[in-house]
Amino acid sequence: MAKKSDLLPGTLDMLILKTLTRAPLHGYGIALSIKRISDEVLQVEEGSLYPALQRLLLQGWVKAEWKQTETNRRARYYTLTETGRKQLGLELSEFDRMIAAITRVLREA
Amino acid sequence: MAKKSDLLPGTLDMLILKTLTRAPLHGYGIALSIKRISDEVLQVEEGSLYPALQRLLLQGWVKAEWKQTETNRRARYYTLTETGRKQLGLELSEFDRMIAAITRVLREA
DNA sequence: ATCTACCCATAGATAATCTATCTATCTGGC
DNA sequence: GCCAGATAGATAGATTATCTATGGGTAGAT
Repeated sequence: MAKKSDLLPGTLDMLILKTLTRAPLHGYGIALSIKRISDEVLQVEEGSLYPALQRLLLQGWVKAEWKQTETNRRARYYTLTETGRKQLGLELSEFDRMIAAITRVLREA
Repeated sequence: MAKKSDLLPGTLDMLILKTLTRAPLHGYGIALSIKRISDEVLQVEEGSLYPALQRLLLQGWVKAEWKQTETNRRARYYTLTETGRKQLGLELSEFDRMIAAITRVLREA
């Protein structure tokens, strides 16, 4: 059974970093944002999201801060760091390179 | 360490199936073809290639036949089956869908 | 003879994602 | 008052895919 994943593997960290360029967000908000902007195509499961955020924290690409949300809940807000921004740039250009290469193979009749 | 893979995970099977739409090829030839057409960007390691070919055989998406190469070696030639062709169609449209969705997220300033 | 390119394949490590599960609070409908 | 559903966080375990490393072997050129 062709098991379709909700994401293209290897792209989640990039998507999260990109999402955080607009504004700091908590995890749940990041998932909602990606889902909404992708027209519901990209579904970030919690079991993918939170481990990914831990990775990004460990790498120092984001930092986290506990705050109150507008709806008065406690939540952990993630902010892109300067090295995170650099990393995003690297990942974006590598992604472009890959997609261009894959497209060449797929177009070659 | 941002460990860059030689492939975008989740795309190898599709690349192999696509490569076989042109003509039956042996494993080594598939790897060379993908590498060449992608301008050396996509490097299919043997440890990725042969397990992938086993998967495709198991699924019935390709079939294999031992033959002699033009250079007089024995090699296993893989041919795309009819269900393999259908599968490729599915994977291509799913890939397009994913890329379009990711692009929306990455473009959203 | 030995080196390089050609060819197949598996084992084990690594990484990323998913499913499933758990905790907890807030809001709205009944 | 109570319950469902949305909001919010996190981890364990299974699954899958890739890479690294290794093994086997042949053909042709030097």
